[in-house]
Amino acid sequence: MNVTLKDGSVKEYQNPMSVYEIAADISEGLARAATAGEVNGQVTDLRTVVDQDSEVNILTANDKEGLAALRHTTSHVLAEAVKRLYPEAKLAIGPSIDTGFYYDFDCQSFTREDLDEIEKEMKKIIKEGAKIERYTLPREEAIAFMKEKDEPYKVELIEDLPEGEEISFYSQGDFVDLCAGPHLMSTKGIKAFKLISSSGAYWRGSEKNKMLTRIYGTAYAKKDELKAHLERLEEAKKRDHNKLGREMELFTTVDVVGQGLPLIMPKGVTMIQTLQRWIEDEEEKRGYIRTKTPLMAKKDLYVISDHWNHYKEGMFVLGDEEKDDEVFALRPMTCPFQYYVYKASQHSYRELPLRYGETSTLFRNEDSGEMHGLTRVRQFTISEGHLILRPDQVEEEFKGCVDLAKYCMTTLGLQDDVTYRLSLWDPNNQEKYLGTEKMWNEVQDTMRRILDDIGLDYTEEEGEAAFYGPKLDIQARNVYGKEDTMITIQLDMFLAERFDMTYIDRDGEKKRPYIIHRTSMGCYERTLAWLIEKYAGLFPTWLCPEQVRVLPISEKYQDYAAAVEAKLKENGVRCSMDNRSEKIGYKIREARMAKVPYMLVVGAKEEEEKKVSVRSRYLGDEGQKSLDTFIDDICREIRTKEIRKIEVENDGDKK
RNA sequence: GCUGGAAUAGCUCAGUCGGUAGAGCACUUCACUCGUAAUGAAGGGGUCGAGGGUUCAAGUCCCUUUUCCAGCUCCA
Repeated sequence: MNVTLKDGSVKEYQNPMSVYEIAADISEGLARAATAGEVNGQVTDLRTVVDQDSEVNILTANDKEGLAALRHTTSHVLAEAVKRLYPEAKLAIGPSIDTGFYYDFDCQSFTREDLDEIEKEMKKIIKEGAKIERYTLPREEAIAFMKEKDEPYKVELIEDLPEGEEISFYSQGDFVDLCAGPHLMSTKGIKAFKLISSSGAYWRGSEKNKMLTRIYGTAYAKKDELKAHLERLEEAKKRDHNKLGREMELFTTVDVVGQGLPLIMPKGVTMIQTLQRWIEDEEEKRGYIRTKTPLMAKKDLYVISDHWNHYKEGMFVLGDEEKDDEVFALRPMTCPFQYYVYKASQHSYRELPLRYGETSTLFRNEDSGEMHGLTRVRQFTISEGHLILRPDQVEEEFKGCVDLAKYCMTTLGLQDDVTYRLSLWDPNNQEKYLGTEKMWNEVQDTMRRILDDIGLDYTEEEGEAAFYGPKLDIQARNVYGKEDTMITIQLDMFLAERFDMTYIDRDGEKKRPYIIHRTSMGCYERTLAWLIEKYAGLFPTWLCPEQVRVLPISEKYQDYAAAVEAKLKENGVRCSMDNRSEKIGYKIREARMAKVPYMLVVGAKEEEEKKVSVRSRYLGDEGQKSLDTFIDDICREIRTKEIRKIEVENDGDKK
């Protein structure tokens, strides 16, 4: 048989060969590094036997799937170590994930010290270097085997596999685990791993099931790769908006105010207000008109919108349905309010599209434990809007919404950090949604067509739609890799009917409009969090709460410094003056730690020549400039929302 | 909501066996009037998250609770 390798070369073998044997035939080094194989495009185990003409690729930890195999094997070593130290622990599942691997156990919880002990045991197992062997059992024997080993979770897993399937197992020494593979040839192949943390996780991801103990870890081919990964984690923590945002006095929380209710502090407000003014102006340019509607309404409104049925748990309800005549709820969305603005007058087809915008504060009663910094809160303010359309306008207006969202992200420098997700309904769970299967298929196809037409690169996900329609979600990841929706654009085909919204068409008949729910930039809290992490607090100048700090060399030059400050403020620049009787080095240090982009040092020379010495976080010392030139430059930078490249080291903690 | 961890000065943290609370930074005052990342000195600041309990005595031990953190689940 002929084996075609990845580089195109062809090897001829007389007898069937395992992937590992082929690797060994190519070179001893490759066999040592091999973690998995790829036969005719399928990822396989190293033990998989090739017995006919095939394309074979040997995977190592440098390949995504190869690294996954290495990590998966590490998770088995973890399981063996836990079984050795805690024989009563029951095994659940232990896959590899993007950042490493985990394994779930039914047992006590672990402290960091326990993890360190487990790590030691794992090192012992790796040193023992047991050969990993694969074998299969028929389903019934597999179940009997796991019952005998008293592993109820494994039994459940096998019982869920289809009848008649061969069940594969991997053993290393005395340890055996149910597993589809692939795995390394020996535990010796694990060179660099670390247990990261331990936490709870529900069996099979359902809160109805028992909570198990999960251990997270990671593994790499080389020690320095592991080290680099751990350092990246540390670096990411420094950018964490929940830490940095508090340090920078952008927001805070107070226990007596409550969970998910951050207090935005003056610097944070400056940033949010800057964003808000920009967005509102931009929307106006794009033909939006603005509403301002109540933050709460009677229950009756939510009954019409069907939120009372579908979303009551997520709302703050004021009053008791049993006792009170009137029950109110804080609004979790703006839709019905803007619909009634529309309904307040009769509309001709000529008026459409109508684009309603509102800077809207919403309240959502998230479960305790869900709240996180500024990204998951119970009250937030969103650049909300609804477009009321004739059917023939849907496509163009939807594209307009995508264009606005893209413009917002590009201006903020975030356009390359997002992914697009088409969120579809779950056809197996239809009672969660309004409308019929036919309607859903229709509107989902419309969205697909529009997205394909724009040439947007997107993924599809079932079960992520709103109850009233599919969504285009623009997703971003935080510093820990966790994904959140930043922007959403939704096509709604049901609520217009529920609210009996109409327009008078050309033929004089009342017609049903289409509605797009959308946000241009998402909610301000989440965007602020995203900006903090993206820029590690070093925001583009136009967004900085403090854009310039004037630093007089000594109190003698206070008057000139004050004049400089006043002139900057006159020109709309956010600035302050540090006139404390401290050395210039001290003031510079503080200004840099406060992440102020421009420092203007003024002393005798500057006062005499009406100049300023510019020190920026972009270039460091930029030399002397006339005050007018500096003002021209910075005003241009602010006006154009320039994202200036930082070319000097900016380490706020430099000792 | 679930599992686990944490909470001490504005911030970062120390506080041993249960014996009446400590540092650095920050803040205030004074001196210095300074040229690009920390001048010196003095001072003020704490119901040890909250509530209960054990004890002669609780920051420390126990219970309840709130908030924060990690993860799970959820996210219209």
